[in-house]
Amino acid sequence: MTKATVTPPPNFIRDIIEKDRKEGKNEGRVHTRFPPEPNGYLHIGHAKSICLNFGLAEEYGGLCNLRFDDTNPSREDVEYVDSIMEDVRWLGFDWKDRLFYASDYFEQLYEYALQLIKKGKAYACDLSADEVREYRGTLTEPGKNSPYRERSIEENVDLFERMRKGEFPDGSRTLRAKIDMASPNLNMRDPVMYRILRASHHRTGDKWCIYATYDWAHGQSDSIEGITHSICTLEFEDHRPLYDWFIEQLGIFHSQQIEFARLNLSYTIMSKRKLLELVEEGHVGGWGDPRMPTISGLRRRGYTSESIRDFCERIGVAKRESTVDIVLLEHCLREDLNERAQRMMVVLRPLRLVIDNYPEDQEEELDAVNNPEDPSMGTRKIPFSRVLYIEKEDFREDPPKKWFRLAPGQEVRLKHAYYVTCTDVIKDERTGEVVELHCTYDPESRGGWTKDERRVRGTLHWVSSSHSFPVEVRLYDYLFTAENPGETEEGSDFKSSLNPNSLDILSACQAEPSLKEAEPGTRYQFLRQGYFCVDTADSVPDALVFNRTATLRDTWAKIEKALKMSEK
RNA sequence: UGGGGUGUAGCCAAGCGGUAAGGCAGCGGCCUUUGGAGCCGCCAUUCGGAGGUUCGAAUCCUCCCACCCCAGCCA
Repeated sequence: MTKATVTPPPNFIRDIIEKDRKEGKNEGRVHTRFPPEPNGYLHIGHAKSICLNFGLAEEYGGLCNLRFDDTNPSREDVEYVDSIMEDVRWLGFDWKDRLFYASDYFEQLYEYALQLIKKGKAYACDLSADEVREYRGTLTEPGKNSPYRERSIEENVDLFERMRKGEFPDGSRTLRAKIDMASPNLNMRDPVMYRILRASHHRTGDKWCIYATYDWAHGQSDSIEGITHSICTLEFEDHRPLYDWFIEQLGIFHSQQIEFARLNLSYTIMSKRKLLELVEEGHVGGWGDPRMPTISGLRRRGYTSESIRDFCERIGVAKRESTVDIVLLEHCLREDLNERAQRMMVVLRPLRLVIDNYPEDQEEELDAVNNPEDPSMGTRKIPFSRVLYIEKEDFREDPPKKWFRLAPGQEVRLKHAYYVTCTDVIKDERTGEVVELHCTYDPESRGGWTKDERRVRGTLHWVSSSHSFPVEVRLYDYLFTAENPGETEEGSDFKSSLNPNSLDILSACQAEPSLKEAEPGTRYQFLRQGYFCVDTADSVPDALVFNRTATLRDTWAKIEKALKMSEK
């Protein structure tokens, strides 16, 4: 059950940490943090970061903080704070008593800012947002100094204090670091440290009307918490000189910023902004829709936290931008659930099958193994009778080559039960659709074996029509049809590749009786179909709803495809 | 045309001067009361390209090419 703990694969961050420890940097401490902004739900890309930060801390006997980077109240909400904590916990990580908020440091940050002003390293600037942009210059041309750059320290202190007191309207002034308007790195061209913004903060309410920017808040927060290795994504690489500059000017504990490539997954998007758009425009049922790449979506879909952590381990950590094939995620899920999920029989698209030589009033109970991978999961009883349902797609009137399933005259095994041979096909007179099959069974084949050991290639799942009960099953497909939905042609947006068939609801499925007691969240393998879980939102005891987490690998589909190809 | 990064198989990814790990996908085969699972085998004469250094280069040097990020008072 428990996988052998293998040494995690090497990566460049581990190399850095090991070098630091060897050199005795930070007394050998490893202290990381996961710093989400509470402006959306966590997705699988965050899971990579969470596993990295908490994983590294654990591996080196260190600590990992959970810190909310809540410096922009206009986009943040406690709903997100709560969901983020729930998701990190669900993934199996524990920040213990180290829950922090950048907003915890607002006062300290303000004091730090005063220090910079007094050192002549920051100034109040009256330029408007548009003017700041103009003065910044371009990628190839240097910027020019703000006319307010040379204000006296006294004036800057006074103005900054009055900014805090709310004497100036929103956007009318900023506090800027005085660095170098000609720097080739735009982040060093007097970056804004504070903006005036009258927005109620989810934690500090209306106490503040000036808010620190990311650049000003992040590194200092890391320093305050004694973070040794501040791991973030690649787009912050050119912020690092600024990160270092602030810390060095202040002369405070120096955290080290390290950047890695964020996760991209095929057939989905990871941008919080775009995910929000899907939610707000109703393309999905919410952040936790089972088709979403969010942690809550994956959870509701039936993913296990173990499989997600395994996935994060397997994809590695590097600086190369990459898009991981989503089939690897599915593989991790299947590998986990194959060992743990109880098998059940559910017919998704029922076709009536009557066993003509089985007595009408007879029924019996057959033994079924709950999980062939794990005998300790025991067995259960399954009722059998004259009238059954099998899967529509398990019958072909004109079977192709290599067809092992049911066809006129062909014998198959009903899993755990008997061999049956198809003797007659009943069709709807008007549509020609096959509506009922007649078979005969071999009473000697009880349990699925005969003494003559004759070969029966096909094994079908089934339910007894008088014992089974109806359930709803939701089949999910990728949310997008494009492999890289984020990379769109000029003029079209990512929603143009939304998959219209990402959700298929089957409301007339028939389930074996043992499923009646299924609790929300429980995962099963429906034999020959895939992994399913009881929906946690919509399922009720008398009307069960199952989500398909993933299909089983379908070798027959490949064979049939190859057959069709060779015919052409 | 400024600065910062990155190029190893279809997709990830090790490799750190001694002759290309591993996983996923794919392809064969075995096995199978799930066309599932499992097992066995195959899958880079070559590391973005060209030169150079070296007995020896994916690893070091030079030049070139491609792609990504940066001009929010977002993070």
